[in-house]
Amino acid sequence: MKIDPDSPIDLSAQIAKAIRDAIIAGTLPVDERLPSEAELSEQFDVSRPTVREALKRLAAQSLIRTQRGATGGAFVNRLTFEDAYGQQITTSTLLLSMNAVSFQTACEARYALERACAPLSVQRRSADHLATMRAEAHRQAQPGLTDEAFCASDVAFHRALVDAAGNPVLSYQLAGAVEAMQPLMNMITFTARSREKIVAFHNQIADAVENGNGAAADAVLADLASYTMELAQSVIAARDAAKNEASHSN
Amino acid sequence: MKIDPDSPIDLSAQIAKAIRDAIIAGTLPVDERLPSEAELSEQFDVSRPTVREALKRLAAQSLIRTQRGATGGAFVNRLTFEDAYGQQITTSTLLLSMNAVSFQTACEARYALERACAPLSVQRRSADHLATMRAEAHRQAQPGLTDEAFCASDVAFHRALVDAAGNPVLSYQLAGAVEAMQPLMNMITFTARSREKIVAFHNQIADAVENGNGAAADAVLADLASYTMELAQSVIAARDAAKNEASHSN
DNA sequence: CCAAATCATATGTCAGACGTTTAATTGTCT
DNA sequence: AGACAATTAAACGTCTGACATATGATTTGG
Repeated sequence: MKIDPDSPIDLSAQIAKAIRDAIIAGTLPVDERLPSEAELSEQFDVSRPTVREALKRLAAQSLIRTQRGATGGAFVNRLTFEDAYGQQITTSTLLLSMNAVSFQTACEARYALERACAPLSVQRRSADHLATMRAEAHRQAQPGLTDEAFCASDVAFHRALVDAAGNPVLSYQLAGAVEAMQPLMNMITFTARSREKIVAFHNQIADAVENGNGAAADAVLADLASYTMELAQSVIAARDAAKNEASHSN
Repeated sequence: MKIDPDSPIDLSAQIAKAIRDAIIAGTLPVDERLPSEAELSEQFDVSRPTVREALKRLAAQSLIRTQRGATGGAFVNRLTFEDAYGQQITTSTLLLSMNAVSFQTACEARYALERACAPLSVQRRSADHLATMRAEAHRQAQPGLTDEAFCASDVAFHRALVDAAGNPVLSYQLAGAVEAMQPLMNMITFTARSREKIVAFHNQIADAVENGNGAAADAVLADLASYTMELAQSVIAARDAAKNEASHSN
């Protein structure tokens, strides 16, 4: 692709796009070394700092990695599922926090996706996945657990359920949805009673997974979804009431 | 966050992380203007090019936007669903192409997710969404359509189905899964007969959506998933056979 | 009072330089 | 000859300083 110095778009953005397109098209295979910064600056007829800005853009997307030293340079990076998880979580988190996405909408999406892979999880789960789910459910029943630890364990439980489906693409997709919800979930202060109920749901899910009962797993997830949304609604209502109280007393 | 000049990590990466964390934590609200590059370079005690590399990293993730001129600068960007779509599609596409994800795995994930939002789509679809689905199905029945146009229309059809659920978070999640499949789908050369069958499936889906029959929609999607995977398997088998033929004649 | 010219500010780009990391080469000693 | 040490070269990481350009604000002229 050609670079247009008169374009209103930054040169570094144009160069980044050109290289990115080459990577996506497969012209630049994984682990291929790009020309050195000096060579790139000559090829694109721009200065080295401009080339560097372009490379940093690509590095931010995990499309390339750089190595220093004699045989160093920029290499096309094999995008791992882990890299993709991280980006997805960052993006999803910001998307939810910046766009006033209601708890209801996010929650609905999350449980819809989770229910989508539950049948597969029930069918394919390994002993390891089941053990993780049991362990997290057990941890959640401990009395001394902080809210943060409870939420983290909650994420781990659902993560195990999703991973049990044995489909990395599904795991990747779900990671964002589940993890991005955590800040919103943390807003809900879990009382002892609601924890108890959630743990009961988790145990029921683990039972269904253990017994290979896909329909039961789906039903429990549906119940858990409803319960979570009700819980959120009551918390929100209580908060609004408190706010009204405060504004009245002013 | 403090910047460590002796860290093995690039200064620009450290600075980008510091700013990114501030954005995620909400310390820097949407549309807030960051200090100018000169000011940042003073605050972090680095040179302006280093600051610029950090800002380009953030710009690549759509976390900030920059404006030139007197009142210009870098502003915290409101991450739109559209921005997020784009990133998701790029990431998903690369993930599939770089990690030898089997067609089967990708396909399974895609249809599992799509079936997750079908019940909601059936329940909430607007006349507009249904009309789009009908129009695309009709277009797909045209005889002169190229393979590329057919695939694009296929994506548009399923996109409409997903959007009909009226949940932007779901749409965002699904966009990656559906669009990233297109290059893989294009590998399958659709014969006239398989097109006919796919169009029939699409019409059945549209019927189910129109009639508010969630179970039927789910069943048709399951059938479509099976059919697509069978189709792919036969294409792959044929290709392998041709390859063996070629290697025998060598 | 409005319009045009000017100014100030901030980003975009460039040129050149130096430091640091790293691997390959060279050289020397045993 | 072989092994270890010193040198070299390539490449990225960073800095300084400068100029170009865009754009809102200010001033000036009619």
